[in-house]
Amino acid sequence: MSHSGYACLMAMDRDQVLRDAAALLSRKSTATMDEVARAAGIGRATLHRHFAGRDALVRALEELGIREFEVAFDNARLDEGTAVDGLRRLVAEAEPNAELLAFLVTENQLFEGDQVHEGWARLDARVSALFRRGQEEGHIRIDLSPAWLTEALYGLIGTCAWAVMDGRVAAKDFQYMIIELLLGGARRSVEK
Amino acid sequence: MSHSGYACLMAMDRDQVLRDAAALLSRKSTATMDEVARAAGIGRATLHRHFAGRDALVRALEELGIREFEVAFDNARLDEGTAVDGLRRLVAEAEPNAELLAFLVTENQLFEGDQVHEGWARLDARVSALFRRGQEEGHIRIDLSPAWLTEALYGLIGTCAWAVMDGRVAAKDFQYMIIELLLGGARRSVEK
DNA sequence: CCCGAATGAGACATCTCCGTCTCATCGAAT
DNA sequence: ATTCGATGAGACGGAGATGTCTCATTCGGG
Repeated sequence: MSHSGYACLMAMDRDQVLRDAAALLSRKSTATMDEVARAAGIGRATLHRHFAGRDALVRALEELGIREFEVAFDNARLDEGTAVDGLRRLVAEAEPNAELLAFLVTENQLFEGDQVHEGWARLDARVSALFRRGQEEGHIRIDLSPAWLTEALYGLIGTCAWAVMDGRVAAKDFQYMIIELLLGGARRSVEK
Repeated sequence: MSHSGYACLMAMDRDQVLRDAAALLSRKSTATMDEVARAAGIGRATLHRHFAGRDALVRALEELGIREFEVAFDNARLDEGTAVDGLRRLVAEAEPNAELLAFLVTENQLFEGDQVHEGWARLDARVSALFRRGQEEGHIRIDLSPAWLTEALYGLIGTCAWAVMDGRVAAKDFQYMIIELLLGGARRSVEK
């Protein structure tokens, strides 16, 4: 039977369509379904066969994003080593889905009547816990709240993803630019 | 004659409408013209009397944003003192228009056929020059490109504006959170 | 007190986009 | 070569947003 092989191929295509859609929608949120389809290299009809409508597409983007980032978090093994090491691994794992994250962060439709999406809240909690652990270990400043550091991490990942898309930052520097700025800051060490 | 006084009042109303529109559109870019009008506390007809259409509204947002930030840059006196001091003043001056900046950064319609808006490019150049000067003075790390630092500054301002809107960060901490993270980073100094 | 400008609310036609449909074509498995 | 499923292109009606209009009301100046 060719069922399983087919389903897998479809799933990969589906995810790739979603990634292309995220890359476009994160920069032009008013893009037409036709534009989304073109950006993904498929026809509008095929796009509609995969996702019932625009709402369903956004829902699917949310679900894929949350799923991918939960996997990324697991792969980053945030509990091993120091929080700083975990953060480095997290950024590395997040890189392939950075455009997806950029879309999710800017698209506030994750909120359904002032209520945050459950999976998103779970991710927030994990990142916050990571920063809090870093503070308790003495490696992270305590005058910057975990909530802010979490938002800043998301923001910097999205910003850097856009900068790479626009050619302002080299793709190979993605992790370095984010981690070095987030951890070390722009100021040059005085004692140097 | 009541002409001049009237024009001034209108201009203030107009700018306030634009600010409200930016705050809404930066979080819900698909918002209806009616929603924009409600968010600004005016009727849809009045909104249309000020701005011919949605495109005109976005154009006006661009122009206001660029104008406000050029004023902010002037007020920040970027040439006086060290680049770091100039950066501090810049963030302080930018705070009142942070939501506007958040809209402009995420809304990529500043690009008209792969060509960046002229005024925006000018602002970019000023920020980049500021960071470059900081590097030459020895106060800013040279392994982080001015282009990336510029984007990161915009990104952090927008992110922090959203965090304040969502109640994740206290409004009074706005400048501190941005400046401290951007300059010093999250890592706690080792020699402490 | 009166007058004029600006506003808000609503009606209306128009237009764009959406969702669904059909049909011809393509590719892969048999 | 044949068949079956998926795809792309295009047509179609419908829904929602847009842009324009009118009209009653309000507000401020004369």
